[in-house]
Amino acid sequence: MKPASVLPARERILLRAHDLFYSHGIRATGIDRVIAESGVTKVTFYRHFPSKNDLIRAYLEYRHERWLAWFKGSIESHGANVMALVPVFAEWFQNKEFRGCAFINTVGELASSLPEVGCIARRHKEDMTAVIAGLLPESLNRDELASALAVAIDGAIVRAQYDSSENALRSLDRIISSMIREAPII
Amino acid sequence: MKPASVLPARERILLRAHDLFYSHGIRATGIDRVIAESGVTKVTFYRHFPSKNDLIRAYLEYRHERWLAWFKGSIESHGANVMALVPVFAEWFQNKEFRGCAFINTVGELASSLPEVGCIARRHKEDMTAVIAGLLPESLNRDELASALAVAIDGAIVRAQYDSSENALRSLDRIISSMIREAPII
DNA sequence: GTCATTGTAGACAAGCCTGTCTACTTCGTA
DNA sequence: TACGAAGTAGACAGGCTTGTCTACAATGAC
Repeated sequence: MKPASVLPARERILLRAHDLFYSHGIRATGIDRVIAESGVTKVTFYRHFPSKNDLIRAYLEYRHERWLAWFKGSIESHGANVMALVPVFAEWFQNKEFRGCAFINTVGELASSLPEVGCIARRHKEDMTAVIAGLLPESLNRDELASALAVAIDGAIVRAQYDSSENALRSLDRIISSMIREAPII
Repeated sequence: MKPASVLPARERILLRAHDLFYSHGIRATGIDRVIAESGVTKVTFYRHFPSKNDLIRAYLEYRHERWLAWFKGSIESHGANVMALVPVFAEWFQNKEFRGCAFINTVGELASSLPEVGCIARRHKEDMTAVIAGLLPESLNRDELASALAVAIDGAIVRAQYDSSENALRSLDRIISSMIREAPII
């Protein structure tokens, strides 16, 4: 019997795990469900991912690459300027699959039982911050400014999760405007 | 047999559930563990909280009151000025029990299976935002400024969860400084 | 042509999860 | 003094969890 789907087993598992983990949470998603919905058997699954923690790590790595690629692309398509950040995040927040930042959610859910997710989240945000720094003029405090913008963005992401995306974006816009208007003075 | 502890059963359960839910996460904490560690039996537990969801709701309500009382007190003790916010959150982040915002964490963990936590989180942040607004001079845009500060604070809270509290506080300080310096001009 | 890799189906173990149940005790108050 | 509220111990049900196991088939590289 051939597999009906086009993709090899590992990718089918990872894609399905991504959607389930991101939309329902990691602990809420049983391995059995990932296995059933990716059209694979237990042996095949456990040959690729010896434990659920291995799948979680692969999920976060995959998510990181996918999200960052989208982020860079969206920034380009909005003008590659620091003020592009607001429409970029508007695009994300309005996506019907939006459920916050996968890394922030995973830290909240698992940090106490799988401490390495803290490091993984930090690296993810470092890469996001580097992209933001690339939008700013070179100056003594460019990196610090990019870090502060990244913190504001984290705030807007979680705000959009439990409040309206409009409120989140309005606040983000105010913060970014304040900071870049003032930046050259310091 | 008398209960050895001083507190009535319901409060013992709630206190223990609070500590376990906040530090390990809600799904990671089984009812059996809450029952065992609060020194109560199953019947007693289920008489007070007919289901785990009832306990979760009570936990969030208790957390809200406790956190807000601490927040107001800490602001008073740091001068009741908008610049007091940085030392107030420094105090929290450096507490060894700190594990982020209980409401943000719960939204990330449960929003898809218990949607009402979104509303609960929003109300919590509304109350926090009202306290912040009380630190600002009355003006046309006071509420909007308070909302933006609340978003920045949310960002700093999650940042302190997976990065150093110093980085989180430095960014928060920069954002607050930018915004209040510019505020009177607008 | 041989052999490792990757795939198939599905039974099974052992433990943890929430929630129910019987049967008995202690206490405060009307 | 009678009664309801709140407490005790612990067995039990049924379902979901992760992970292992047997036994067999197709594929591709050397």
